[in-house]
Amino acid sequence: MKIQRRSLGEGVYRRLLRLILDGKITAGKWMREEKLCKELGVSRTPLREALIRLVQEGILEQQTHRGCIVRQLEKDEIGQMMEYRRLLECMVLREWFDKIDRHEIKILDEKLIAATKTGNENLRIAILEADEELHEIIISACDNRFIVEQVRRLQLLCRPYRVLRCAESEDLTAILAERKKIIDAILNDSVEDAVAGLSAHFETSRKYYIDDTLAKTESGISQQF
Amino acid sequence: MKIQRRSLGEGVYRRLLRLILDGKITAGKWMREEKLCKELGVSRTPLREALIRLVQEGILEQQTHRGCIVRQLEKDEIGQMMEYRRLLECMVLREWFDKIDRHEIKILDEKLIAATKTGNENLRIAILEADEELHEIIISACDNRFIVEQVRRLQLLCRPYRVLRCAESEDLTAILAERKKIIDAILNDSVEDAVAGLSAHFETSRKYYIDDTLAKTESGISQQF
DNA sequence: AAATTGTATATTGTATACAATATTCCAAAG
DNA sequence: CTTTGGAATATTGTATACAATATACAATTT
Repeated sequence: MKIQRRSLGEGVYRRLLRLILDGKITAGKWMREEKLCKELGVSRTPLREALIRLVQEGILEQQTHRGCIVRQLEKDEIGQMMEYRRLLECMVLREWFDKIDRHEIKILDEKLIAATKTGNENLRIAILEADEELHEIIISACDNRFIVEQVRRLQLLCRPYRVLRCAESEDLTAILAERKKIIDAILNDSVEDAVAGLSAHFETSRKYYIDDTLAKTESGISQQF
Repeated sequence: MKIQRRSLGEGVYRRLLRLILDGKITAGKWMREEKLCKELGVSRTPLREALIRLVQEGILEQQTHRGCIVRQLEKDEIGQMMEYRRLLECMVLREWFDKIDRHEIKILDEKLIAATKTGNENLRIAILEADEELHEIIISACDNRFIVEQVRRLQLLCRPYRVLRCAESEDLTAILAERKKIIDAILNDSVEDAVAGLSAHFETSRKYYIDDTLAKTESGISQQF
């Protein structure tokens, strides 16, 4: 006998969340209940449970008697989210600066240095990985559960709108320098330089998010990737 | 014919939220579905919709096949929330300092000055009101929807654990001085003083929240008020 | 008496039928 | 040809019946 630890609704919630965040279900699409029920093999009750959760998280928008739609974030909303992320992560960096794991940062630094010698293709991948790791190391220093959860949530919500700049631009030196500045500042125990570097990093990212989203929207290209 | 703009579930959600935040349903209580259905006059479907929303917000805790329980925030969780509030509101104060409505602050200031001449009973009420207004004026200066929502949410979640210090302490001068420091700093355009004042204000509040909650829990007194 | 097991009961989880509402589309009027 | 009205249809909202699971309690064993 299999013990059922999770309810169906919970599983459906996770599956739908993954589908939306991965861009498999794009913004603006209607979440037709019957259709999703058939696709996921459950009845409407657990499906609706999942929808309600997603509505409550602001990922879906509910209109009475019309259904749920995947929320399309407006240009200024993405900007506000990125701004919130910038302020929050800089705040964490400043407040919990002493608790940041220098050893992890050092490893990250060495990984990047090694990657610069392996050609552009590998460097691209290394930068993408390092980017996520850097944010993770910083946020891990914070021992406030609520702040950590909020930052992670914002990272998730931004994900469908993210642009992998490394995959487009040929000149990786500027991108690399941006990360290097933050890493060096932390290793040199310079709070202000680190915060300034992280802040600048977000600022350039934010422009990319917005400009790209705007371009895609205007040209009608799907946000799926 | 009445147009139904809100679903039953939404209404039930609001009613339950109010009941919990007002302390009418205290932490640790089981949300028995049948019982609540009878009390609220709805069937289980919209009731469960409301419960799911509250679970997703972290206000209730769900255990499979056992039901939902009003979440009891631990001492350190309340501390973390208060710390988060402090950091967030100070951040807003600093970042959007120029946009703070000086006129509103001036009105608030005058209201407090007037209240000091009307005896302790009125002053108590005035301070309580001024406290909420001050937080509201500061947060209103922030034009980032996500940040505003988060601050409001934290304020709500803290509410059941709040202690109305004014109602207990006889000496109002210290409490008054704490607010006055923030107000004066804003009116004098001194960012750092204002942030320091607000930060200190949160620090004293936080101690009260925690100590009182601890005391109540230890002596077994209900958190209802 | 303490521990264990089985059964009755309470409670939640899921499916489904029905009700209320929105949307579509066609016909008729202007 | 455009617009308006209203049935027909599609879709969501709600109630309820049934299934799965947890809890409580009594009977049995050691």
